[in-house]
Amino acid sequence: MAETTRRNHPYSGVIAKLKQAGLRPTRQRIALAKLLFENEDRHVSAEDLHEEARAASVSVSLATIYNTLHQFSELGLMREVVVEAGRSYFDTNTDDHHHFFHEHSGQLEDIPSDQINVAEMPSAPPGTSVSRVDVIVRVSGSAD
Amino acid sequence: MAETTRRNHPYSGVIAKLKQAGLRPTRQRIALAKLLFENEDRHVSAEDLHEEARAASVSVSLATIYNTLHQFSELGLMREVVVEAGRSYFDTNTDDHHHFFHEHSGQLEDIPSDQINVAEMPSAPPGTSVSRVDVIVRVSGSAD
DNA sequence: TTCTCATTTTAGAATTGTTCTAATCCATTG
DNA sequence: CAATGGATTAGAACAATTCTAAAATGAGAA
Repeated sequence: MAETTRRNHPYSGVIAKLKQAGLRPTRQRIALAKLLFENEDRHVSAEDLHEEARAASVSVSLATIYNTLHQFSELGLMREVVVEAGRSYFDTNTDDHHHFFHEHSGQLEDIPSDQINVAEMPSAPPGTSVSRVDVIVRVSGSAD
Repeated sequence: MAETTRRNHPYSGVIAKLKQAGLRPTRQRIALAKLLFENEDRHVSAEDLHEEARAASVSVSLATIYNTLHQFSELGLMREVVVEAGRSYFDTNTDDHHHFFHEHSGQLEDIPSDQINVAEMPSAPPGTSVSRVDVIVRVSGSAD
């Protein structure tokens, strides 16, 4: 009653995905990749993912969650978003897009790239090159 | 030899500024406001300011630094900028502007508002209103 | 001035999110 | 299947920030 559900995903793309990224497809990475990539795009904190894993009876240490999230981000499988001091979110959507940040709930929401447009980009300071542009539109509930 | 230097600033604008903001002009707040507002615009972390205060022989606890920085930000005297998980910067420049973030050094640099332009802002999600838009241009040193 | 009281400040403990460490585990290769 | 180097782990360590309860102080009243 615990092993039978495993058989469904014959060999989901995640293993291939991990291999392509140059990561050894370990039990933990496979499980996390499934949680992250076989559902809708979303924004998770390390704690969120840890909890999701527990809920799915996948035993993974928090250290591994952090390692994995960082590896996935460095390899371009996902993207780290910083909105609040003291908490990182990881976004499974790697398309070019920006975010709404709901100040009261702490939630992040994607802004599709065609709904926002940064014009007149300044040139990067001498000796540097732009690695990314983040736009965060902070919104507060009208009832605040 | 410790009290004589006090006499210089006859009654700098900071006291008025504090009163206008509805804050009692205490010794600590006056000292911090002077450090923050009587110099060029800049970006400080709580630790930075704590250190600056010590260097100026102003004794202020770290808790007060945090209280003050948050109060000043809430009252619009300065602005909190979050770029890295785990560290907050406070910007004494409250004009409408955005930032370069130097990934290698952790330094923030202002982008004057006329050098960048966010066009086609999306409308805020129902029931919310935009409280601020932050644009962070992350740059890395070319020698990385 | 002195008294009073709400506001501030404070030291240090506590919390939070994240990283480190050293031991153990396991995926891959031969 | 054994060897080996990368991966995972529990728990300690860490850094930034917040909390707590007590002591200090500013502002107004008397």
